[in-house]
Amino acid sequence: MVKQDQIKRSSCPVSCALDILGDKWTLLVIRDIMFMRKQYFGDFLMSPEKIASNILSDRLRKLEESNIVSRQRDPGNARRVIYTLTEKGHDLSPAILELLRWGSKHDPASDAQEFLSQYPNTSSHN
Amino acid sequence: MVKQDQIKRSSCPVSCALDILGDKWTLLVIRDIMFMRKQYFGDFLMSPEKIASNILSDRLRKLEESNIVSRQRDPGNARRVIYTLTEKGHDLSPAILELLRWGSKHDPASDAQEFLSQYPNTSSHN
DNA sequence: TATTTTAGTTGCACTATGCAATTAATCAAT
DNA sequence: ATTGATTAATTGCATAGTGCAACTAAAATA
Repeated sequence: MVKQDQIKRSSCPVSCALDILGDKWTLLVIRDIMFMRKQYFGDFLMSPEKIASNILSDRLRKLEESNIVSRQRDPGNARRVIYTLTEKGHDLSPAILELLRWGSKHDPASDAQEFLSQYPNTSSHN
Repeated sequence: MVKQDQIKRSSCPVSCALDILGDKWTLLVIRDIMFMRKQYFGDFLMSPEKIASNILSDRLRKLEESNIVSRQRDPGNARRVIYTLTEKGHDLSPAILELLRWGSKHDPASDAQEFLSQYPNTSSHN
């Protein structure tokens, strides 16, 4: 298990947000649930960034602890765990959309068109 | 020197943004320049989160390489280096403000009032 | 010339990440 | 009931990143 750092560096809300979200993977997991409609462990593993399963397991656990993601067994298949966003998690959509806008605008190697075309549906998330 | 990871994990604009911004310190440095009007190495060291000088040095170098921050010698004092935001850097203000809003709303230990009261002036940054 | 300021760098211990292999529980087919 | 596949992880280990304290080098100041 990856050690938890649950210390708050300061009272700044930006710093508090980054204490939870500030790494290369956490917001991608949230993106997958939010825009790609992914909800199973195996779905996240298949994303193009290729997260390692131990890192994914750690991030899902931390996100659950932070009340951003909620976890429940699939009623129809007890092997599966369904990960969904809480209201706190859904409320990250403006921030993620701003990162998407910024990345599209300033990173010539990013391909928003290609990526957005994979989005199943975003209408109920804004 | 901290090794560079200049590999792009995918063409997703969110992933591209996080390749540059996805850690606990980078966006705080940008916050300091953007809202706290900090521009000297020593100023960043004094922020309440207490960044280590080697990490700060590394992040400023990467931000310069990414064309988010620009670096120039102070004409009136050759010991000082002035760090400022490029247009690409300034364009992160909506994303940072969204993180601020989210942190304020959902993290009871964050204190936006206290923090915002330290902001010298934000009017020319939006 | 000596001291202080400023922006770093260095060395080292600690922590996080990436990868491959493995595990445990459940399901589906025989 | 037994076997094999699926799913969600965990484990071990090598590599990479971070945090801390001490140190350095250039420029300004007394």
